[in-house]
Amino acid sequence: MTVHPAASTRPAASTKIAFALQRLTALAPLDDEDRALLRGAAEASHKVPARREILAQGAPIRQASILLEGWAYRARMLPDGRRQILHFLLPGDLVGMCAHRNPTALTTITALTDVILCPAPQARAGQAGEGLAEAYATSRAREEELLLRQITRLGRLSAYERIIDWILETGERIALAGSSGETVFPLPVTQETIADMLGLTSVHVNRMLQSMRRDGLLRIQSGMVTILDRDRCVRLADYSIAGAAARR
Amino acid sequence: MTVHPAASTRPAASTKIAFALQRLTALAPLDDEDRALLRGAAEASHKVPARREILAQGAPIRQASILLEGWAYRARMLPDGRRQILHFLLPGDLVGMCAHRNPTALTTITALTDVILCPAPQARAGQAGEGLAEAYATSRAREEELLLRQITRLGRLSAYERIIDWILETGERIALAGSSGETVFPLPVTQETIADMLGLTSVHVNRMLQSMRRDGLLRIQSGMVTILDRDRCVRLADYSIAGAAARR
DNA sequence: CGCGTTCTTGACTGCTTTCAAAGATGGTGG
DNA sequence: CCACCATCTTTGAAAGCAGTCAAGAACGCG
Repeated sequence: MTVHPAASTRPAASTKIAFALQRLTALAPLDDEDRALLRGAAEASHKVPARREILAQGAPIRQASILLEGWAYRARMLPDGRRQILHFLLPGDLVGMCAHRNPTALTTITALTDVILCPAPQARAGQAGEGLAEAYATSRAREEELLLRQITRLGRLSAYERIIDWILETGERIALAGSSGETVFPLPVTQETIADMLGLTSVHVNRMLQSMRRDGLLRIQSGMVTILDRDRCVRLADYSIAGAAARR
Repeated sequence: MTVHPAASTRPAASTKIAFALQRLTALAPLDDEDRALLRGAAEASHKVPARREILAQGAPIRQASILLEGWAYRARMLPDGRRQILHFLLPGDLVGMCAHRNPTALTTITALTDVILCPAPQARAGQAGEGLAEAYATSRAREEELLLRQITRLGRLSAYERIIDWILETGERIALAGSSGETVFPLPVTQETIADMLGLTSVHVNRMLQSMRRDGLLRIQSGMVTILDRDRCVRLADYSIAGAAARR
């Protein structure tokens, strides 16, 4: 199962970076040098099959990577088996980008679908790849924003609100990479995965999704989300976790 | 109300950095130069009274600061009044440390007690203050770890577990700055603040705290925590959110 | 000593989980 | 092309954890 079958039918390695490139370009302007660096790195890309760990908690981080294709998730396990997904990684996201020495992975990252990774080109301000360096920095800030939003979601939203808020957020993130629109997009996750992301049980996720379909808000079937009434969704959930300050 | 009355009775500005210095030293070795930079910065320290905003969401970040004394919290508000505290800031923590351009505060930071801040000395690898630079980087990593742990706490722990886990975490953080032990330490927060941190209501926090006292686990009275049975607390909650991987 | 905030308590509601089992779905091999 | 299997989704009933509302007690501050 490939998430982006359209891409996998194209032969050249260079096409594989399209989504990641668009995503990174959205974070910071990239010049030809930046793009060349990326294309070079993409030559060394490798594949990780679904369900396999990309990075194990506690393992030393050798080389930061860029996710070119597919979905992954970052999660923490409790000893009794409970699992909490911290956030999802989409094409263009960075894996194991870490500023300080002795970098050790704080959490496990696992491939959700088949995934293609490439090494993240070295880039520092003032040197080659300046645009990339800025994109990396912005990417980290976005990731922090995701974490903050996730905390607010889990701490203060109801199950219904959590799901809607998360779906909207995910749609926006996917649209940013250009692989699909934000009204209809792929969501290669089971209801149990959604539950582990949103601090719920799969049974309850199932019931909420049914309500949403009944309420004409959105529909999830065979790995595809269709947002039916975006305005109402935003009103219900975007409940402004992020938007509140921006709007006033 | 001052959190650390012992320190406030001492006259010299230099003594005020004691806790922050110990905290930063725990993160990375600091040489004389690093210490001198800090002492210099501490001369320019300023005070923020309890309840006042230190940094407003959306505001540009001009100058990163170090929290020298007192407690603060980082929070996000929903338009309907719900509030989620993301994490607390203790002496030695950094405020507004941000790597990318056009830095804008993602969240509001508010003084919980009277607080003393000083500008964070500029420091980069390879220049003066190399130790500080590393301490900053480690500090950011610790902050990320706090956020990840908070997500797991909110998503997968029961109210009872959340409180214990958070108390243990906070005790460890305070002990790191050396201002008190991790069995008995100040906790200058109301039960409502705890509720906003842990995604609960103040009523329920109250009931859980009573259970814990009855169960002989810990006691909170007049702003002081006393952990009565650390082992059992760890077993119940540390439930290894962080510790799981470390222990095996 | 008086007042506002914080803490406690009780009764009741309801969201979410739990447990269990019956459908659906999709991929695989015969 | 169909039977079969594993996984995922759906459903129901019952229990429980946490929230809500409201009011009284305690605390701390001026």
